Amino acid sequence: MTKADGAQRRERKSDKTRRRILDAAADLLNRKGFDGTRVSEIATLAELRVPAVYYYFDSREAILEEVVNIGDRLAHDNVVRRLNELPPDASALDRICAAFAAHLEMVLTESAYTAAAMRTMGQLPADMRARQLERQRASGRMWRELIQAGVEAGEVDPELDPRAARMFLLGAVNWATEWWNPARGSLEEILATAQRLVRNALAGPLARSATAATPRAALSPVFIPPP
Amino acid sequence: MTKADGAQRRERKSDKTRRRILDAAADLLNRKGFDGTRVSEIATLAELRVPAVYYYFDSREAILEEVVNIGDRLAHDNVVRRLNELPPDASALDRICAAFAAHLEMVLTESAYTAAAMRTMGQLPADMRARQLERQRASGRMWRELIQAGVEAGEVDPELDPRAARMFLLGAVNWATEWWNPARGSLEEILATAQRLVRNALAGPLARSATAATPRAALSPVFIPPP
DNA sequence: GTCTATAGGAAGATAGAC
DNA sequence: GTCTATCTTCCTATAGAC
Repeated sequence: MTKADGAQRRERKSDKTRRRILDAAADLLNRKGFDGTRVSEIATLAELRVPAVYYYFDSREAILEEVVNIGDRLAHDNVVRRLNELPPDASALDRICAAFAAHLEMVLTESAYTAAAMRTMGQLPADMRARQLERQRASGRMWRELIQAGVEAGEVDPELDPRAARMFLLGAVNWATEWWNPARGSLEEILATAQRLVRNALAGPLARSATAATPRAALSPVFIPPP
Repeated sequence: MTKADGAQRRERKSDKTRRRILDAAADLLNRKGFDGTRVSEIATLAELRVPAVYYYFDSREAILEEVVNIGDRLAHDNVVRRLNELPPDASALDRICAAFAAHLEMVLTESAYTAAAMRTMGQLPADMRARQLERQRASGRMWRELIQAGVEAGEVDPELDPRAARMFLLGAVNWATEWWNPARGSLEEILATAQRLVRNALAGPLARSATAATPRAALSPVFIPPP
């Protein structure tokens, strides 16, 4: 076992506690919003008293900012990873659909952190919001370029405003936490619907051939978590 | 001037103050969320002291519930009104697009109340949320029937799950307050993009003829407020 | 109808024992 | 590392004068 392995695999008890606090905060951010998330509730959920929380974090805002930060990064990294998994001959539209599906998946099941980051965006205090926008620069560029590639390839309806279309579709997936219920349909189903909807929305009347609207098997929406 | 006119036109001073309080609360709900909206801030925005607010409302929650209630009703009524304005030969897809555009318009400009109602949905306390769901029943049915009519008319991609598609698209328009900036594009532009996107998304590969994806002039996205 | 003053409680944060 | 006890601030809501 390498030293790096030891440091990463076996989380110290201290790291575990810290993580429980962040998990609790992410959960509460989703249910109560930014201002509704209380340190006392975080402590209760993490099975601690309030002062123990302040041993790990300087302030309430520091906890919440770290949650948002992690959530944004998880979403970005997952989208990048899924894009890299695509076969080299994937079309521009294939890449766009895979990106939205990867983002949606993170929001819905893999990460309460990502859902929290998306849902509290508009509620952050000014300074936190500014830092978040700064961090999100790379993601913003990535999404812009994905859509732009589709336009240049002639696969995206040229009558659509690219920015508005991108934001509408991101909104559609970010909002999904409000209504998605795993009991009413599997993750695979919802991801398939999302991909179909995104493909239709962006291709528009260009999607004349039957194959253009049907993703290939290689673009499976199923998420395979890393070991 | 009819007596009804007199009652509606000339709002009593008392009604005006009450309205200022609700306006302030709607604005704050959008910016701060449910838990972040303070009575003291409502009072300041309404140019009052806190006790004056409690002269008009029994509690903080009573103010916020009325805002949400009004917001939901405004959205519903506006969608119904716009549907009634459509020419009788409008297609099922025309009706769906007009409905989403009417909802988006309310969310973006005509009503801070509607935006507040949509954005705070997930943050309401259990009892308020239950009452809101009860009130939203009629709206839910209306949206379901709109999409269903499209499916039955063969104008909606049959491979889409109707419920998921409806919720994704409502999410897309509800989320628009997070990013839409009037300085970057007019209301007419954003409504046109939304209609195009909704039409594409739902029609999918069925939208093979050029006309199918181009709304007619009769379906102007411009909102004309009542006198 | 609107105000000043204030009760009563809950929240964020810290001191200091263990 | 985690706790009990406590400080300070801010919030909702009310009492009562004008």
